[in-house]
Amino acid sequence: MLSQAEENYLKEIYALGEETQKLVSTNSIAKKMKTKASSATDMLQKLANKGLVDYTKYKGARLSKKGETRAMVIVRKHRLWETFLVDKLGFSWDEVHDIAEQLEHIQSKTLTNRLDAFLEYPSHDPHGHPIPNTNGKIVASESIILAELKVDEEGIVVGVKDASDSFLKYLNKINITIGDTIKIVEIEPFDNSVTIDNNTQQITISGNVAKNLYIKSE
Amino acid sequence: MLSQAEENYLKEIYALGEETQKLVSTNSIAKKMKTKASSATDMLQKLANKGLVDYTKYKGARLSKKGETRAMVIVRKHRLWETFLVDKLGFSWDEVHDIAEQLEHIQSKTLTNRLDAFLEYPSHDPHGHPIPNTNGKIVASESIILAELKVDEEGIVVGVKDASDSFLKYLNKINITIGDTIKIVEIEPFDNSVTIDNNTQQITISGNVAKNLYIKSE
DNA sequence: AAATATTTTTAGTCTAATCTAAAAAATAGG
DNA sequence: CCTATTTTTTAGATTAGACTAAAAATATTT
Ligand SMILES: [Mn+2]
Ligand SMILES: [Mn+2]
Ligand SMILES: [Mn+2]
Ligand SMILES: [Mn+2]
Repeated sequence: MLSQAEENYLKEIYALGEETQKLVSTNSIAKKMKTKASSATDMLQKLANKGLVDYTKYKGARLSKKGETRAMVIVRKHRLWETFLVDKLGFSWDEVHDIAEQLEHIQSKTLTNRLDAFLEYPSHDPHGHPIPNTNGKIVASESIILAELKVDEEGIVVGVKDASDSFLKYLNKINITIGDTIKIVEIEPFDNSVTIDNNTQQITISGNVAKNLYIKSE
Repeated sequence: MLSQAEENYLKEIYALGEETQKLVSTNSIAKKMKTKASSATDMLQKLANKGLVDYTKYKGARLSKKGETRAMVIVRKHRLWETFLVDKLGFSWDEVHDIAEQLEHIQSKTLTNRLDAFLEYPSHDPHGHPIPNTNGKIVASESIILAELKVDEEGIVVGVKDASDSFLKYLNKINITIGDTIKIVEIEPFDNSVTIDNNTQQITISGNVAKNLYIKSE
């Protein structure tokens, strides 16, 4: 059995690996975990000893097959619980992360699968992130980021890349949410800001925001 | 914030205190927690330092007002989650304890209260144990134990005192569950075993079993 | 390619929670 | 009421996970 600390590391190493596709650095892990680099090194050595990460001193780490399997279980639980909190208990998408951060460590396969059934096998969590199935498989989604759309193109918001509190609260403020249909009105080449129209309003968002919205083009 | 270990100790000290009404011994705590007496002593000292228990060396401990408040929150969460697992996810009453043992440590007042609302403010958990309200208050129930009934008296099973796996599984086997109406057919003075009739069957249970069933007499 | 800066690892310390072994206090039985 | 037994506490060790400071490796600049 893995400790909560080990599980949290595995999950973040997974997330960082997905983002960059290459070896994950000690520093990036430390930053994500809000610990010091020396602590991250300690943990990498431990996880390497347990065969959960492939790790070369000074070079970086990636999840082993075994580690990825474990990570996917945690991601699955995290996203199922987030879905539960929003769909059944009426939380909003910017309130659920910290609670799911705890709930993801509950150990009971049966519980996870019954929760899945209770939620009617959701494919995505409240942030539009795919929920791995019992076997840890994720159904590949064909979404792109909003920043890739051209003027006059249209698409539906299907998720956020950054699910941080501040970003979600910002989206709440400017009234953009999953399911919105968005049309590109103008792209400012100077700073890559994008003016969009979501039927009820026309607003301009920064290039950074445009890079953190997943869109399904029609 | 309390650690999971501290929370578990508080909860068990509460439970032992309820049973016996007097000071709780180091040994009894150690036994409940499945640790050694020396570990229990360490924890008692720590909890005493934090003002959560009143503890006198070699004499025993009881929860302070502050400690009881904390304990009640944990008991409330434990019982709400058990109710969730049975009512919403279809677990049976003998499967939920270990999972609730983990879920009771999730920190979020909002979550607890929304769960309570989602379950429609249950007054008792699947074992018939009262669920403390937001203020940690328990509504006193006027149930008695089956062993106190006399021949020909009748009552409804409203809960179990012992909620251990083995006892619950035994009750499943002999087909007794909460809500059953039971009539005392005979009491054997030699060993206090009791023959009961629950409408569908007539069976004899040991005195020990009779002491672990809560009954509401009509 | 040397010097400087950054990243990563190691060495050593700390705290929480556990354990074993031994000492101290309380209790029970003759 | 004294001795034997049981209970409880203390002392000292261990493990996980964090930290700081210093050393070692790697990367970046002149
Ligand atoms: Mn977590
Ligand atoms: Mn999410
Ligand atoms: Mn617990
Ligand atoms: Mn219960």
